[in-house]
Amino acid sequence: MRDQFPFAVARVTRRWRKMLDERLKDLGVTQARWSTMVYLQEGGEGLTQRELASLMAIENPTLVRLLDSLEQQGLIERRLCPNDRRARRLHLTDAGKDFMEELSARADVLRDEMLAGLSDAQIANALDVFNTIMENAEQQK
Amino acid sequence: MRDQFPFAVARVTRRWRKMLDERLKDLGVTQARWSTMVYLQEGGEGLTQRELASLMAIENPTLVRLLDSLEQQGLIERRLCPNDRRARRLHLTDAGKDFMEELSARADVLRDEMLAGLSDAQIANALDVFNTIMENAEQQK
DNA sequence: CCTAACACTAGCAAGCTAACCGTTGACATA
DNA sequence: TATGTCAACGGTTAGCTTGCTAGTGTTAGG
Repeated sequence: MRDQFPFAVARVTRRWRKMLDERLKDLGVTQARWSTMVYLQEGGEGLTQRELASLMAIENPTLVRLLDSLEQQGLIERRLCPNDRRARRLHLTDAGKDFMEELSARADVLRDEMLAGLSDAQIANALDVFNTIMENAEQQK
Repeated sequence: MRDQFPFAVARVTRRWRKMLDERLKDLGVTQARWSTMVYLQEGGEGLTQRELASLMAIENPTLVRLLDSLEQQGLIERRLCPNDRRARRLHLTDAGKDFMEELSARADVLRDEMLAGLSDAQIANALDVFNTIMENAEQQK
C-alpha cells in the first residue's frame, strides 16, 4: 500500500499541472510561471532570486528561465540591488499585479473542482503527510 | 489552507524525483525509466505502448522516448504484434528483470526513509485524497 | 588574497501538444 | 463479391517547457 504512494503523488502533480496549463493557455502563462508570481507576491516583493528559489524549493537555474519569460512578458522586473551588486531584487510590475487577479481566479476555480468532495480534515492530513516527507528529505543530505 | 495543497504536492513530487534520481544515477537509470519498468512488470508483459501509457497516465510521445532509452540499454524489447501490424508488444529482457531487483531495493529504501514517522492510516488517507482528485479530474473533459 | 555567494549558461531528462505515417476497419457502391 | 474511400488508431517526430547538474564570471567579505 505504501508502495503506491510515490506513483500516486506524481500522477496527481502531472494531472494538475496539465489542467492548469490548459486553462491558462490563452493568457500566455503556464502553471510554473504563475506559481512563480504567487510565491513572489507572498514572499513579499524585493526578494532576491536565491531567496525566491529557496522559497519555491527549486534550483536557481530553473528559476532564472522562469524569470526570463516573465520579465519578457512585462509581468515582473529585476532591479539592481544597491547593497550587493551581485544580487537582483524582484518586483511585480503593475501589469503583473493586474494579471494576478485573473490568473488566481482561474487557479482557484480549478482548485475547488479538483478538491471537491474532500473535507478540511482530509486536506489537513495530506498536508501533514507532505510536511513530514519534506522534513524526512531534509534530514538526509 | 486548501490553497497550499497544489504547491505542496508539486514540491513533494520534485523532491522525491530528485532524490531517487540521485540514488539510481550510478546504474544509469532515472526515476522515470524505473517507473516505466515497474508499470510494465505490474501490467503484465505483452502490453502495447498505448496500454502502458494509459496505465502510467502519461502521453504516448513521453513514453516513446522512455522506451527508446530502455531499449537502447537492453532492458526492454519492443516486439512486433502479429495481429496488428501497427502495434508493438512490450517485454522486459532477462537483463531487465535482473536489474529490477537492485533498482526496486533502492527505491524501497528511499520510500521507507521518506515515509518514516507516518502511520498507515495517514498514508491511506492521502491515497484516498489522490484518488478523489483523479476522479474529479476525470469528470471534467 | 582566497573563499564563498549570486546570477547565469550549457546541456540533459521528461513532461506536454501538434502534426505525421502506416495500418485497420467500416461502409458505400460498382 | 470486390473495391474504393475515409475516419480512427498505434507509434513516431518535432518542438516547447521546466526540472536538474556542472561549470563560469563577478562581487563580497574574512
